[in-house]
Amino acid sequence: MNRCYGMTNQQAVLDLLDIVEYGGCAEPQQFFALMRRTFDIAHLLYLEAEPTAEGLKVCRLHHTFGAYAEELYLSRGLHRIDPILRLALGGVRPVEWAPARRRFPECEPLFEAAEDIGLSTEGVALPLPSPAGRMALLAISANMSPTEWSEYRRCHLRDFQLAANLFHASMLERAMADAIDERDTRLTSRETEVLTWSAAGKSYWEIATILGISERTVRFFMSNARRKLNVVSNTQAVAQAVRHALIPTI
Amino acid sequence: MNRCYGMTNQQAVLDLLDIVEYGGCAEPQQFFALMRRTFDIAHLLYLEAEPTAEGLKVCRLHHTFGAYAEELYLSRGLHRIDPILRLALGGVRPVEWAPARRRFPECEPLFEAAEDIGLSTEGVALPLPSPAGRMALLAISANMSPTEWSEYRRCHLRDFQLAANLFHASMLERAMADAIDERDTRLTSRETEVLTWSAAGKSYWEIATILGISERTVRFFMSNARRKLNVVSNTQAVAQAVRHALIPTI
DNA sequence: CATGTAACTGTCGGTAGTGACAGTTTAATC
DNA sequence: GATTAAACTGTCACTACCGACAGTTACATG
Repeated sequence: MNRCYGMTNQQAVLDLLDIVEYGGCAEPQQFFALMRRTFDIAHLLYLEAEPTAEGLKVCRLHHTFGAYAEELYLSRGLHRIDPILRLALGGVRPVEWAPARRRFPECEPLFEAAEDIGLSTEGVALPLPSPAGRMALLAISANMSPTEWSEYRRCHLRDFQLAANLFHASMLERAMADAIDERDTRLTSRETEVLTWSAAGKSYWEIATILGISERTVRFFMSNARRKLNVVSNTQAVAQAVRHALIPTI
Repeated sequence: MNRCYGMTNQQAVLDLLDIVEYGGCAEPQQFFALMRRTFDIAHLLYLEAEPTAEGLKVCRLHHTFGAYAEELYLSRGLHRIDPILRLALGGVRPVEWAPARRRFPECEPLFEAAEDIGLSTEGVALPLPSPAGRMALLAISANMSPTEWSEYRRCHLRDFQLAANLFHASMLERAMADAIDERDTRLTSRETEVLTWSAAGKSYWEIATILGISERTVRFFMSNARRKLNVVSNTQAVAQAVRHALIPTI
């Protein structure tokens, strides 16, 4: 007896994973199309977000829903309160839609609104943490009964997880390549150094001594870093730098 | 033709994933034993590390190598220079051992030393980024020929990746539970608040206005936070807080 | 040779952060 | 009712930070 409901052909799955791993699917829409062709899923959504003092800032968003659904969702600020987003972006474990919905009965109107714009009730959100402290997720939804979904998910969660990780890696690599073009906002080696030492609690005078330069020069680099990061204090600059992994992580 | 060399029984794999997902394998050695029983792999290593001003600090280390191998590896400071660690802890893509070795011919003595202490030449390191900016990896090695490994890996990378993610989630959840016990070093809600606003570039006066308290009180909370985090400046405190995810990520 | 970028420096005046002094109030727990 | 933890406040003196002033030097690239 095959315990996996409607299990997708294994060879097709391995081929998909090969394609994604070797960068053959760097375009989000191309990746989404391949996923929908290979698996029995309805919609995908990739979201990259960044924490700010004001709340969650959406950095990157790709999905297979219509432009109308996106407009509705974002314009109502639903991304600021959606409990599935909060769970997925704050953890590392896959988040199931249906149990999450039951856990947050106070958000029922939100879930009903989501159904109106075409989101199904069965699905899973895979957290994709980046080294930078930035977070992303890939949400996968299917038009299945709870029983069907449960079996399907059991068979293919591993495929979803690996595909999500590899696609996320492609996205990050592209973002890194894009960042190289932004000459003005890229930190120089000295700017990175002074930020690193400042994050280690050193004062201007100490950093100057460590680097063997004048205190004024340390202030100069720090001030350039502040300007490039568009922040107002060293503290904010360091917070930004740590979050964006602009200062060495290893 | 089955293109997967020595493919492991699918049912056993799904059972393993179920066990790991539902927390039945929170003990590292238990998880490692189950992985070795299910897959045709030789050794596993789980490493959680934290970036510091001085370099990479190993926070958590579990593996199936002997105590002698660990002592040799750590005492020589190999974890500070191992290119596989650097690649895995700095990225999100699985790192293959053999290609990494070819990419870093200057590290050949290191790889030879690793072979001496029982590490095989075929394997993969799966990066496991945490929301905190802390990083972890699960390394899996097998005693196979390059061809065998290539086929085996193709079939089971998805299983390794999902198992690694779920095990990592268990580790993080346990670490979080442990942290709750450390009463003295836990930040209070006000301390967290002032750190958050400071990370957003606000001055004492601004934070006082935002929170509706006196400037002196903001200084009081900030000073308590500095003492608890064992740092000397607000900047260092914020860097620490961002790295340890002590201030809200969402 | 011109252009641009990064690294580097000095001084001044104002604002922000930091440590040490010495407290009060509120709420929960034993 | 005593104890503890957290939230809260005032003042003083010192140090650190930050913006704006106005530069020099070294090196690569067109």
